[in-house]
Amino acid sequence: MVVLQKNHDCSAELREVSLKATPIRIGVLSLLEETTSPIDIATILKELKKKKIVADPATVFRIMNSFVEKNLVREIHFREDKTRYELASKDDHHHLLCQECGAIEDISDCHIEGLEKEIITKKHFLIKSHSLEFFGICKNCQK
Amino acid sequence: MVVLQKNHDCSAELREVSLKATPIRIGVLSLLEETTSPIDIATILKELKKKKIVADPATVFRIMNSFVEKNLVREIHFREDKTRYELASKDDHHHLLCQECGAIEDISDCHIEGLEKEIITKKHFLIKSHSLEFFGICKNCQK
DNA sequence: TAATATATGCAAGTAACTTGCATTTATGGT
DNA sequence: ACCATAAATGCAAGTTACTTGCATATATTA
Repeated sequence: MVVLQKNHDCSAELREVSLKATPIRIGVLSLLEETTSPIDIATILKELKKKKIVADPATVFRIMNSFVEKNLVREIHFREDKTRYELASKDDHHHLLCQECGAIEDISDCHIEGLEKEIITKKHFLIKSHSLEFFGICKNCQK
Repeated sequence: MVVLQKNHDCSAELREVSLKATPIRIGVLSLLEETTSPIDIATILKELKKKKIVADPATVFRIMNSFVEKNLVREIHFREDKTRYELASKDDHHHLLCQECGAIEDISDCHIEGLEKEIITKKHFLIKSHSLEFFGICKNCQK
């Protein structure tokens, strides 16, 4: 009898980019799939522990670096001293960061294609990626 | 005879925000006025030394924090582990960061007002500030 | 010019991240 | 199913950016 494995997709996804499908990597990748807002390494370690996956911080740092290199995830830098990560497969979208409660909301369809074209033609700069983040006060915290 | 002091403006600017006009602060502020692209603390320290101003890193960190608090400068976070600073008096503008040579070019007139309005009405998020950075290859490095 | 609030330097501390090396493990070939 | 091997992991030590506490020094104000 064949048992459908949880995270089967993750393993396949990992092998596709020639990374070994280890428990920690599968755990990180499926965690990112479950998570809506970009998370940092400390949070990743905590969430893994909840799933009974214990990992060394250094290992997760290395994993995240390899994921970035393989374009599985992208780095997000808010005005913090730590890096956050989210799945690169998510559409081009950006974030609203509440400076009061720390909530992170997504926004999509940022219409900066016009600006990008302008940059390409005027500055002859080849754009590989961009980051657009908004800082302010969320709906809840305005009350 | 009255000798016109260099950096007289900087001193005034500092007192306006009730910060004492010390040599290091004046040095940092006038350095930022001379500099076109956002700079980090290590660079600030080097440049100050050229001007015969020796300062402790901790002091400059504290100075930068107070400048940010007083809205004299703003923080810029590229995909680095360090913070850069630029004068807040500079117009709303953004940066093109070359991933090859590290050159930083400014762009102005980013037309994201439309997007901002959309965020305010749809998400009821009160925008205080935003950051928009482009990463890619500059004109020179494309050759 | 003296009083005082504030700035600075120094040293120690913290947090995020990296690196070297010995051990373990996933995987491809048999 | 097993073995060989390249790659992944854990641990410890190191690095870098940044912070903090405290004693000393200095800019401002009266």
